[in-house]
Amino acid sequence: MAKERLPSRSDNFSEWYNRLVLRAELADYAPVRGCMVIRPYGWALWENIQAALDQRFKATGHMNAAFPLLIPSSFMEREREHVEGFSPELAVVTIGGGEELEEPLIVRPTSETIIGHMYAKWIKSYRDLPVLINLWNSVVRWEMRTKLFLRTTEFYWQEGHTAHATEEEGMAETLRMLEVYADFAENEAAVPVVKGRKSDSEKFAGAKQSFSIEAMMGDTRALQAGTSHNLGQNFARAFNIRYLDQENTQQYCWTTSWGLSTRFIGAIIMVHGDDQGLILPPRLAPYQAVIVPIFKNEDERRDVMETIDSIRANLSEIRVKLDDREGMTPGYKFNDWELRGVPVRIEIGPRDVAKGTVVLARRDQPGREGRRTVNQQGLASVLTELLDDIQTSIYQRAKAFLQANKHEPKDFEEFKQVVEGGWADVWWCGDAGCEAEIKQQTRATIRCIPLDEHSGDGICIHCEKPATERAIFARGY
RNA sequence: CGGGGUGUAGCGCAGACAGGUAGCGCACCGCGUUUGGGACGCGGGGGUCGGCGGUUCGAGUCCGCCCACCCCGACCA
Repeated sequence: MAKERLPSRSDNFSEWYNRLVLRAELADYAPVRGCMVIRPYGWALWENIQAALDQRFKATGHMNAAFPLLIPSSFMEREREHVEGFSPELAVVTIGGGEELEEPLIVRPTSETIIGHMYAKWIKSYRDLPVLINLWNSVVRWEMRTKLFLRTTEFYWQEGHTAHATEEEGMAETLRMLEVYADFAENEAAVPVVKGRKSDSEKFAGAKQSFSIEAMMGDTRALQAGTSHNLGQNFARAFNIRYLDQENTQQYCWTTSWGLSTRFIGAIIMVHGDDQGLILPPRLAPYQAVIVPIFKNEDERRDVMETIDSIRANLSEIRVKLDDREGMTPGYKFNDWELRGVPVRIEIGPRDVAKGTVVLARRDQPGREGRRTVNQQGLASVLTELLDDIQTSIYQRAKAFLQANKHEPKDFEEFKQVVEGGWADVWWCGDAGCEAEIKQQTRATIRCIPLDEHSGDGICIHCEKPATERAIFARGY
């Protein structure tokens, strides 16, 4: 078992991340370049993410469906920007059943095209609208450089695809789902985010407008944690998704798509983790509490286990793991579960059996101040409160970190300093050429143009031309 | 695709310069003692040395070619 310490975050953030993912048994490298295996502990986390999102999707009227992995390659060519954006990273199947295929098939990099094909078939009337479908699946993109969870050749996600009668409805859906993502991120994952619109150069290939939630990782780099696209009528025209309106005239639909992937697990790791390992938000943690029994002999073992049985009977509302592994010391288990980010540790030993107590240790507060002894009586409510408190605390901590590292530089010199170790919230002229120059000079890109920024005007941080919108620039993942 | 690095037991590495039939730590198995912050003793099991070819009586080691993976850049959820 892992005994060496992790590299520290300050020493080598990237290496800390890689080692942690492997050691915490979230994932492992697969035999194919850029691919990974998501192990049971990591998948359990994903399942909780899925549940939290799925419930929100259903509450906003969506239903799940399954679409095929393979798509005729000609579909990709129907939308100009889409084909340009995705062609370089497609995996293509050319042989099936030992025969060369008449038309090559692509392994879906995303499903807009096949969705478009099917929606064109299904939608005839304004009465058919809106269509609100979500897919839980995996997609393949032949990325040049991969990293566990953040960018792998194949990744799991959900992709929502909707069709609407009017532009307003399409826009409303786009923003509604952005809001769902933000709500999920902040309230379930305790990850504070900035909601905003993507610049034209950063938007999804084929979208009219893209929106994202952006999160700040522990090294201050930005991560796009979820996206929602207003596709306008681009795909509707490319795939002929039309309906007859009340006046009996043909209209093109307005469509949207939105996605959140297993990348979000990377965000949780990099936002909350510390040098001891993961710190998982209680609402998503596979195990919210782990019980570590302590005993010296068979008599003590029996008493401790009996006490644990009676305690667990009252904890059915909480996801509790009993670590009854033999042959390892409590100290080993303490470290092991800290590495794996379980929010609360419950220690139960002979002293606790005698006094009717347990020791609780919260993961987000290392050492003595996070540890206290409480009565076995009423443990469930104490634990529930504690988990809520941890959820709030780690959110507040991440929020404070984001605020402390988001700056408003006054000029471009200061801007260059800022984006070395933080985010820059600045006036931007809106010109793609200016944006490209900034990227080239600083490696910082526009993460988003925040939605809730104050209006007004100023001068562009780089070219100093008049500017009417503010943008967040940062180095991204 | 450019730059860097690494492939030897499940993991981390030594052995390579000076060729002679593979070793250390952790993990794993057994027994015993331990157990409130990463326990210890004794005994064990496990390796086509990334692949192919060459040199040689003999290659982990020397030569050639290839492959894979990781890290840093350009592309991206």
